[in-house]
Formats: sequence, C-alpha cells, structure tokens
Amino acid sequence: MKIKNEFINCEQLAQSGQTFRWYPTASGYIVVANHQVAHLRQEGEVIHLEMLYGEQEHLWRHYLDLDRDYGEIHQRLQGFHPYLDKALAYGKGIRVLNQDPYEMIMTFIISANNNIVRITNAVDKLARDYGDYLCSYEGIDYYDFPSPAQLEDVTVEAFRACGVGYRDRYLYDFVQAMCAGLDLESYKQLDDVKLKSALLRLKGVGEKVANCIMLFGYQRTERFPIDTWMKKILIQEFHAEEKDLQDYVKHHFKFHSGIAQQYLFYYGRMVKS
DNA sequence: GTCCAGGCTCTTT
DNA sequence: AAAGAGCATGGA
Repeated sequence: MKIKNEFINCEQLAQSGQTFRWYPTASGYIVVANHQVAHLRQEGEVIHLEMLYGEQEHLWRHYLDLDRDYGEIHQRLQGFHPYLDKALAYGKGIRVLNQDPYEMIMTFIISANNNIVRITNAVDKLARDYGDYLCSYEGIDYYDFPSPAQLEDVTVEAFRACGVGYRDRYLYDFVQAMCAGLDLESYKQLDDVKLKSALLRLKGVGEKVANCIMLFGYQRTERFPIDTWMKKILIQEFHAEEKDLQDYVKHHFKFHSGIAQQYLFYYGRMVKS
C-alpha cells in the first residue's frame, strides 16, 4: 500500500526510541508488529509499504496512527516555545506509533536505565530465540515477538542470556503473571489514574515506563514520560525546576502533551544539546 | 578508570 | 515523604 503523508518519516521513526523492531535494509526498514512484517520505503512524502507477512492492512494503518491529523497537531503546538518550534520542524515525521500493550511492557521493562542499542539487541535476541519465524528479506530472517506462552518456561537465567541484565526477574514475573491470566485488554477501559496504578504494580515498571506504556500502548496521548534526556531538556531549555518536573509539564503542556514530548525527545537526543 | 543509557527497587533517614 | 545505594552491561 502507498501512504502519502508529509508527517511520517521512516528514518525518524526508526530512531524515535518508541519501538525496537525497525530493522534497516538497503532501501528502507523492515518493521515487525502485530504478528506481521512489512517493508517500508520512503520516497519523499510517500511511503511504500510492502506487506511481507500478514495481509491485514488496517493493522498497519492503526500501528502508524494514520487516522490522526498531525497537521493540526503541529499547528496547535506551534508558537508555544521556541525550542518546541525547532523540535517540530526538525522531527516533522515523528508521530506516536500504536503498539501492543504486552510487547510494550516487555520491551520497556528492558529499557529502564539502558540505552537504545542495547535494548534493540536484547529484544531481537528474545524474538530470535523464542518467537515464531515469519519471513526472510535480503537474506535476513525475521521473527515475531514471543507470546507469553512461548516464554512461560524461560528461566530467569535464560532471560539474562538475552542481554537484559538485572531486569531478567522482572520479565520472568510479568510473563508468569500473563500466563496466569493477567488481562491487559481489560486495562483499556480504565481511566488514566487506575491504569497507571495497575501498571505500577508490575515489578520493573515505574513512573516513566508506565507513562511510556500508556502513551504507546494505550493511546493516552497526554502522558509525558520523563527520562534522563527529557530531564535535561526541561531543565536546560525550558528552565524547569529540577525538583518537580512533572508539575512543570502538567502546567505548561496541555494539548496532546505526550505527542509534544515525542518531538522534544527526538530533537533533544539527535542534537545532543 | 568514570560516566551514562527512554529508571527501578529496596533500604535508610 | 524523601533521599541514597545498588543494579547488568557495553560504549564513549
């Protein structure tokens, strides 16, 4: 399928830190999501999406958040702050990808106090070791993210062997909870406060990771995750007080603050201010 | 060697 | 409630 939209950029999304399942190819990216595989190739404002495994186009439309009007979002976010304006211009093709809550929790437990390269490698090893083979492209095999059932017998030590470090037992506990019937679907009906507290009950999920899960996995676009990068940006560029950054965000970012956060994070990390 | 990465848990004040 | 130590691991 062909996507014409000036507010999507593959390279930027691959570097966005939202997902760890975009694999560079000779001409674009392989993306694995929702048990499907697609190849995305950018030509100016047009993206050619070739479905390699799975045939459900609507899942890609939802994953890429195509039904949201990012032109309007840009308009409404512009003029608030010079740094945000620069971030919007620089990361024009950034958007919020709608991801699977289970996979979000797994990968963002791994993300804590970690860097994107290491997270990506660990997630890839998990998929290769325990996920279903889906397809091959340019001589490289691609695997689905492993289900709770596929991970049920994986030991803490085996998780460690995937390079997840001390987060091994958090993954183990979460998988066991999933196999015991934890229902992430039902979380969709919870309001933000209840969803947050439900997520915080999981070991390895704290304030920041919970916000990421809510934003990327449950479409709560007003959640504003604050990691070490955002902390730097808020203090240096917005002159927020180190003490209560969440308070600053609450009072200064209203409209789709989570989406605004994505532009700020991408810009801040790329220019390494 | 030290610091840092999309921080969190557990313990101590 | 708030602050501090410890945590796997690899790259800068």
